[in-house]
Amino acid sequence: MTGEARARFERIYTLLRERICLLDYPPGMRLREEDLAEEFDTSRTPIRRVLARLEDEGYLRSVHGVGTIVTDIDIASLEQVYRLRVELSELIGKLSPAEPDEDAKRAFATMKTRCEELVGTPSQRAFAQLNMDFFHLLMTLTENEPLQEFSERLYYQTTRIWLKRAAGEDGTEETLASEIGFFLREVSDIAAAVACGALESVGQIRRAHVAMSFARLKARAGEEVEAASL
Amino acid sequence: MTGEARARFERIYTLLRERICLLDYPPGMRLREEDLAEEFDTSRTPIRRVLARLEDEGYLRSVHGVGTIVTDIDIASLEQVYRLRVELSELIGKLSPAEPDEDAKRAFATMKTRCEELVGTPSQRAFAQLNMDFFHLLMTLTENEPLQEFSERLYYQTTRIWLKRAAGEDGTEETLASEIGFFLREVSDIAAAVACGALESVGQIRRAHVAMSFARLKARAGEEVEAASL
DNA sequence: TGATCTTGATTTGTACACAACATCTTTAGC
DNA sequence: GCTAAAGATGTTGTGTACAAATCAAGATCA
Repeated sequence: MTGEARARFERIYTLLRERICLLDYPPGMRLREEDLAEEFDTSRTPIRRVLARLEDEGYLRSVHGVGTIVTDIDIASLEQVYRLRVELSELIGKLSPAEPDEDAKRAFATMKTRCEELVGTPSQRAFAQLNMDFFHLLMTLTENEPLQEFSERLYYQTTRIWLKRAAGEDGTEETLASEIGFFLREVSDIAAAVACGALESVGQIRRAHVAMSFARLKARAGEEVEAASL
Repeated sequence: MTGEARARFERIYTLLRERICLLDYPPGMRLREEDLAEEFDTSRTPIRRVLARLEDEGYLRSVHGVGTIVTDIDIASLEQVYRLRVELSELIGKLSPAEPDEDAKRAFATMKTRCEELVGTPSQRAFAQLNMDFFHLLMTLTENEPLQEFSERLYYQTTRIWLKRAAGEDGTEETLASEIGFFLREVSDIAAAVACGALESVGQIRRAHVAMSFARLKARAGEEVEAASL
């Protein structure tokens, strides 16, 4: 696969992954190859190439005669993913850190501004988008490509579930506002560390926040279980 | 993909990856979809599904109108892969370590025996196979599936190149014997650590040996450059 | 002779028809 | 009325013909 075909593949792949991770395609949803083929004005063949990759990466599950279903993950396997994500987070500052230039520093400052605005007008979708943009900005701080690739996998796998629960149906507004608050602190701390070029600190701050974010998730899950057993 | 189709996919995928990593398919070699289809008694379609995954994982590169080529990797990108591999190696003992039972301990002892036998009758292929088997045995020491998956990716990507250079055309016998010696020490140390249930130590020993193995690789590469510039 | 174009062979990429499989609906039998 | 078998419908998996692209060899012309 090369040239034009590759470009189209990347385009569709990125878009579908984003839809899955922003929960436009919620867990359990059934996708139809033919519908996607029509949407992207092609045949099933290139679509299947994309779906195959999304299946290999664990976002989808194709079942013969039934359909292609968006996966969910239980809290147990999520914990494994999170543990590894915590460890990899710290490596951003240790493996081939890329000294940020003035543009990069400005980008982090902009992130902080966007985040402050979000506190005033909370929105689940805007939060999800900002969170994702911030992740990609963070990834520019390392030049280690395998680390980037694996971090991306872990990020997308955890985030979609985290979004579902952190800003899901139950404690919606309260929880969302609280999580945006935590996120603002993370962005502020990291922007400050970037501003003075302390990349190792960036990794440690990120690690701490990823770990805390999972701890809050587990705590809320525990509350729900308690509530359900009453 | 499910059931019988899945099983065949896994079979072909595993086999082709092994061929690539044991250098039966050396870097630069061109594979033909139709030949593979014939070998596995099927059509191009299921073969393409396998090749697509191998391409996504970086082992192959399909070029329209040319063929499907086994990739090589330069020492620069290999260094990035190795750095990350060093870090992940240590995590075996830290993330969901699986307390080894008696069978597992015996398996490590057997590895040591196989390794000692190999010292007497050195063979590049037997060494490669043993190295691979040992890796898979190590992976049983953690229950963290994402860690297993990523470690596997990094292992296969580095090992095939390492094999090529560590026991390649130039310093063949001498280098091979030397590397087998180092490997015996690693297996002995790790078997001892496993025997007393010190999984954290297993991770640290493994980390050290992976790092040293790459250091030797770089040193040899440096010598070659020197020799070539004379 | 040398450079450029043309043609043919080879190989991956795409489209589509059909097979295999799963699920829901209908109907036959009692 | 209920159960189970048969059929209809819908979806992914496979096979195959053809399109698009690359490369090499040979022809053509300066």
